[in-house]
Amino acid sequence: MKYHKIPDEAIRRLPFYFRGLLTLSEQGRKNISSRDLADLLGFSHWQIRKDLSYFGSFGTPGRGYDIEKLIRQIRRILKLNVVRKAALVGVGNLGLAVLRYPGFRAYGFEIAAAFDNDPAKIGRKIGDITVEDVSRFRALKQRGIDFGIITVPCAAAQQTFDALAGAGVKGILSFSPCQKTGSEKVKVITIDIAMDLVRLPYYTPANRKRPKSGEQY
Amino acid sequence: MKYHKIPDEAIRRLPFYFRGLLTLSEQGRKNISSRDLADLLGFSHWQIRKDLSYFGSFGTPGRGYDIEKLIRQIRRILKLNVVRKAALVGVGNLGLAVLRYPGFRAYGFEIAAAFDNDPAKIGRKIGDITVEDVSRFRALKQRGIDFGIITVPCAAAQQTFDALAGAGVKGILSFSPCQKTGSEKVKVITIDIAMDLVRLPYYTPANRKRPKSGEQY
DNA sequence: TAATGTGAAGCCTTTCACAGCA
DNA sequence: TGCTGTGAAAGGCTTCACATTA
Repeated sequence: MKYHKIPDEAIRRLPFYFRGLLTLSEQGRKNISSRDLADLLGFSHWQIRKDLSYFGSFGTPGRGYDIEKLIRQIRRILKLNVVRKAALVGVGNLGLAVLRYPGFRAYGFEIAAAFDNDPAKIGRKIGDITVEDVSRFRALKQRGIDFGIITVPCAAAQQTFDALAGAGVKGILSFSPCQKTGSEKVKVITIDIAMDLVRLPYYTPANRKRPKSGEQY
Repeated sequence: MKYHKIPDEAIRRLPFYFRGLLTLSEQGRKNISSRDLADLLGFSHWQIRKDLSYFGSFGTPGRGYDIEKLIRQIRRILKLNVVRKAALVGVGNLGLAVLRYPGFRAYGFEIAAAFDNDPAKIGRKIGDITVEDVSRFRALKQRGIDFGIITVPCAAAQQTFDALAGAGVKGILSFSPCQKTGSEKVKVITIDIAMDLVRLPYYTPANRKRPKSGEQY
């Protein structure tokens, strides 16, 4: 393995491999070839091998990959070998949905705290965790929380971002498209549901019916 | 403008330009240069010009872009000049969050129907729309609904996908990571919240403490 | 034989530099 | 002069082909 700049795209795919391998492991399967894994997940086999090769040689020629071993390796690569804690800010519909989303734990992630600024919500229990006032942000570091999830309305997004960054989190997953300025030190991944939906029509074929003249398109 | 294959990445950026322009328009601004728009949105000015150039020449040298005109052009390119209707399937936490998410409408999108298979949910009103039984899928076409949004649990994802595709939708936004096999005719965009969160730790700097020799990484 | 790991080719996207227009 | 539109260069990612290894 020579030096390579590792493509972000490869990092984006690793969690998919990881999840597939976890499922196989649960089914009691011991090993798998890159081709079989690729077919299972909808990737190409050389893509999987190339992605893994950026980090080392984990397989056995002629036999494929040992599933448990590969799981451990990917967990290490993604730095998920320690339980990672995140704080969620904004316990609205979206926040609730994220809090109740299963499957963070399987990847070694724990949403360990939830914050809101609405007195009506503070103190409410959701599963294991109790909604806290945003003023308690400062203690995040001491509580071992390194990641933030922003699910507040647009207007509060920048403010929340600044507060989280100020509290020293290392990464933020934001569902708010409104925050603009970031910090160099904090990795931010943004998801905007509306933006994703909005580019669907572009990919749809033109109407099959004869387009009337005058019809926009 | 010569022939170019249009990068998917350009399509992914257009909604961002679009939203920025809408905001500027609301503020009463009439025109803007690619550089100013770029600074505002965090892109590079040549990126914006290049992306637009795939579709035509919309600006005026020396003066920049007429905001209203550019909004109309992008709306046309993204095929948003007609109100696009979508049906949401799965009225759980996430489904509710999406239904209540504001800002689809600004982009010319309308979530026009919601479906669930839970009798307890069917008939419930959320905003303007009433939750329907999934057996009513067949009528989607007649109701002018061309897009689907999947917010069902993993186990039901493939089934829901097949049903939507069978009902003739042209595109699907899926929040379920579990569906595997797609259809050639339907464009699918998938979002997996957990996967996005899970790759954050990778980007965090290594612990500040000196790495002991022998420590991986 | 069966499957990995990887250099190199090919393709796609971004960035650059500048001709040309208002 | 200021800014657009775009060919060309540079860069990054994917795909391929195959040497290599168990």
